[in-house]
Amino acid sequence: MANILTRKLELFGPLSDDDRAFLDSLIDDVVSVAAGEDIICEGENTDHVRLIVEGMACRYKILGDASRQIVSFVVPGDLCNPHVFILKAMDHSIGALSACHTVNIERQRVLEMFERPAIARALWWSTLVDEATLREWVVNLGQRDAKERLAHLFCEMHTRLESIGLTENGKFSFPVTQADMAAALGISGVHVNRALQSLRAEGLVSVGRKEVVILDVAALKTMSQFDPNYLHLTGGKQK
Amino acid sequence: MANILTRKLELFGPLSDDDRAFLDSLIDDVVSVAAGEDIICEGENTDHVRLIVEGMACRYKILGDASRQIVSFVVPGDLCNPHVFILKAMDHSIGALSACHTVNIERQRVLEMFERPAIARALWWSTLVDEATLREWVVNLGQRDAKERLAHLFCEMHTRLESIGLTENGKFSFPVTQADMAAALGISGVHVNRALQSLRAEGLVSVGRKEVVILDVAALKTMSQFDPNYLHLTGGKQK
DNA sequence: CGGAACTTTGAGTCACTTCAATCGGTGTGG
DNA sequence: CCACACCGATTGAAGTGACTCAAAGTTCCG
Repeated sequence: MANILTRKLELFGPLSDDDRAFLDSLIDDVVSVAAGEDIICEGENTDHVRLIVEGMACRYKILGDASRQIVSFVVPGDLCNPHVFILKAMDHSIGALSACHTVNIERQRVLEMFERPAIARALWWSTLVDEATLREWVVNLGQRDAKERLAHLFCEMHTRLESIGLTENGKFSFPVTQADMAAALGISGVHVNRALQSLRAEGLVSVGRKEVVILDVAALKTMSQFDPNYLHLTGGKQK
Repeated sequence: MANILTRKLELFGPLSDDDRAFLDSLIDDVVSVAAGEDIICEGENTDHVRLIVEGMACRYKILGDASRQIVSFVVPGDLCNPHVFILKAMDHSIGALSACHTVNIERQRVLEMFERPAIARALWWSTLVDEATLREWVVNLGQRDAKERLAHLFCEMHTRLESIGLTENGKFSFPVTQADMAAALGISGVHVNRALQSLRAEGLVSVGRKEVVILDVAALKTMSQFDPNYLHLTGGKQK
């Protein structure tokens, strides 16, 4: 099986053996990050790009006082800061939700990635999908109530993880506390708890400590008006 | 004065005279769009990139029933669909809020843009700023109350428009109805009205039919915790 | 001048919030 | 191996920001 970065980039389109070998060569020294640690902090400016190989992280911003908004979840195959050579500083932080394995890709190697047209296009695609996902999050926060937001989030995570082979019969790892979900969905922790109970009572999901099982995918998609188009997965190699 | 596209791209970094002349050459046949018309529809797949030269538009998504979420505002100098050669179809629509002047840039010319390193980098920057702006919108919808959301939106629009020379003493054109603001901020139209009155009563803004005047920039930024870092404007030529 | 679109106002309701306490699981040190 | 400590999940109750419905007032435009 190809490495996780290759798997992700091939969602956009097939890569040559040479490109695949090149991507394999990028993943050599793995750095572990403990759950709860920050992988990159707002304001930071590093000289390398960080790839998540295993585990889950989140991008978040802290407001003056204490409130925190998670703006996206980062899963294996995602680059934390592909823009590092364009922008001067991170405008948000990235924190590990579970123990994560990461890889640092040095500046020179990143430039080599962009010199390979198929890889460069896949990276463009990846950035555009991230942007489209943020648009969908704005819709989620702006138009849906608490239960629908949760349902939509579960649908999104399931679809994303499924595309890279990290689900099994509707089940996927989701090491996210209710407080984290609250920070992602813009609602209070207490309310997340109640919305979750309601989804469980309807037999739609089973949410355990660090994993989620979607019991009725179709119903969950319907109730949250989930339309996977924004993930733009149809262009490349599908499962 | 340079054309609007050049002015925007030079926010990232200076361009050569040759690049500037090239960008000038792109703006030849202007297409007008009336207020209320769609410039691009969800699902569409065009063969050219559309640039806004004058007027204001918005990106939005419609949910099943009738609810609508505006996910960003498009101002002069912005490209509607820079990703047209990567993604198969638009995942959102773009509607004109006022009468707009637009320019179509043919596929070949777009490819030429990307062959010019300084322009290509500026386009990359522009995409990344759009993404960062979406993150900030998620924060806005997730963490701030109605009044703060409005204040933050005004600060953002002022800063963006100021960077391309479209403000004057805190005043800028904003042809957006209260119903539109509601669709952008995820609150009801009635509530926008009341929040607006509150901001006016505090002497922070003066909101007219099609324009906004910020009376106390500092106070508005403070109350909405507006931090312009996410717009990444400090890298290039500032006013 | 008339109508359409937008803004403003009032009143009643509800989704979600905050505060606060309890329960449960998990890891750690004695 | 047990007991404590901690973190996260759950529950209850009271408060409120924002919603809906509905009507009236205003501005714009043909």
